[in-house]
Amino acid sequence: MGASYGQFCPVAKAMELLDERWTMLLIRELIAGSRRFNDLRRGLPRMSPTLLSRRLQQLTAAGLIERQQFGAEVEYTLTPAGKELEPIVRALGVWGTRWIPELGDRDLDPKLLLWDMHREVDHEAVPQRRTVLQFSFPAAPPRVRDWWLVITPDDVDICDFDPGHDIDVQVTADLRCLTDVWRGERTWASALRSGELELAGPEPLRRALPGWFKKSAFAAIPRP
Amino acid sequence: MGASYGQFCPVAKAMELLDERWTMLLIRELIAGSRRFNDLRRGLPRMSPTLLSRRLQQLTAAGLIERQQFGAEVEYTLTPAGKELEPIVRALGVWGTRWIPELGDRDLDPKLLLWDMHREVDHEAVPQRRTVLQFSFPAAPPRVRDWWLVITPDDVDICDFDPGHDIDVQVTADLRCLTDVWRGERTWASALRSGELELAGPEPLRRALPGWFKKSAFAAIPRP
DNA sequence: CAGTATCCCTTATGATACTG
DNA sequence: CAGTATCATAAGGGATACTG
Repeated sequence: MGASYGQFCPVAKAMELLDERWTMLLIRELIAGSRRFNDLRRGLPRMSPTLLSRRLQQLTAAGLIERQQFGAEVEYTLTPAGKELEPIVRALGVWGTRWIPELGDRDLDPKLLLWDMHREVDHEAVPQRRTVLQFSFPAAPPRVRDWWLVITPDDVDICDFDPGHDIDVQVTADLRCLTDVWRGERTWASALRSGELELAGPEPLRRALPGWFKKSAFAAIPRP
Repeated sequence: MGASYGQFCPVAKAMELLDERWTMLLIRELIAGSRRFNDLRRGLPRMSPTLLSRRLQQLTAAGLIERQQFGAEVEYTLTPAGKELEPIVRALGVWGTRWIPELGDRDLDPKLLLWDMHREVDHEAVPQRRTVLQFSFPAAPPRVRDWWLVITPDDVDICDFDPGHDIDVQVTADLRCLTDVWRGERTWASALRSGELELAGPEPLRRALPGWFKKSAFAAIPRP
């Protein structure tokens, strides 16, 4: 828990709990559906495990998070109090989309982008078999240049190594461009037209690919 | 501006700006209508002037606040971007009211309570002449024990010294009790019944006094 | 009134390595 | 997988005094 403000105002009492670094993003991850320690880490890659652990304990003590242990497995979920933060986190996302559209180079992260995208695969839209996508960011450092999504009817795996399957569509993109598409700042179509994003593979699959991901909720937000 | 999260997520971008200590409370004060440096200080008494100054500069640079100078007077107001935080601050207040109802002794502050109350005087309801209220918190330290509100048809002054006028109603209260009434945790009636709050003065004025303040928006919030 | 200038200092955080 | 342990650093913030 952060330092007290010494105020009876409910906004102050709320912020004592919520305005510490990483806290809202941790709640965002739980809202997005991550429940396991290491999944949370994947969504918060720059947060140290020590700090993640501490935040989880703080928020558990504060009654926003519940920790459940099933044998060796541990799951964190939001309590009713925590769930009531969802509209606030969403509103913060809308506000950020509207008023902080510019991203610095440091904000771009292939690992995080793929992690985000893999959560939003639309299993209704994807072919009812194994589909393998390769993503390449030619300008990125070698370590994070190539990624694979292996989509099966009820799962999605991310790999940073070639899983060895045949590739259905290869996506070659500028990282900023694909991130902007993902955030709804621009469309797949405009990215393709500009040449900053290229798809390789059978034409029907190339056409279908943008539909394999659920529409980002942020795409529909009117910009000021 | 706080440290970067290195994430393209709009929630992260928003929180880089908003999750620093005091920032949301400063925005709350601006929403509440304070525009002058020293008025902001009154609403944020534990914030050092240096830090307040820095936050104002940060938020001005970020485009949430506009600074206007009129001769020697300086006014801070919210820009459209800042105003769009109002529903979020409000939602945080609702959330805090619902899930963090308990106040520590450190959260109670007569100065802040009076400052808050003076902003919510309902000039429609108050007698159309000068009305003087005295507030006494017998258990409080001498320095903050006695307060006066001097209400005129279009102004309210707070004094921590006897302004010398005749007193219309004297309010003697336990600080926590009056704070709870103010936050909507309990009613004036129950506070009076319990004896933790007493009114002295002509009966019609004593009956009318609770109506002289606008209903706290938090009173209507359903508790979980 | 509307801020600056200092100075101290703790403590929050980052980085890394390690464990059951 | 789910965390702890350790350490060093930066810097964010508190307190107080002062200024145009």
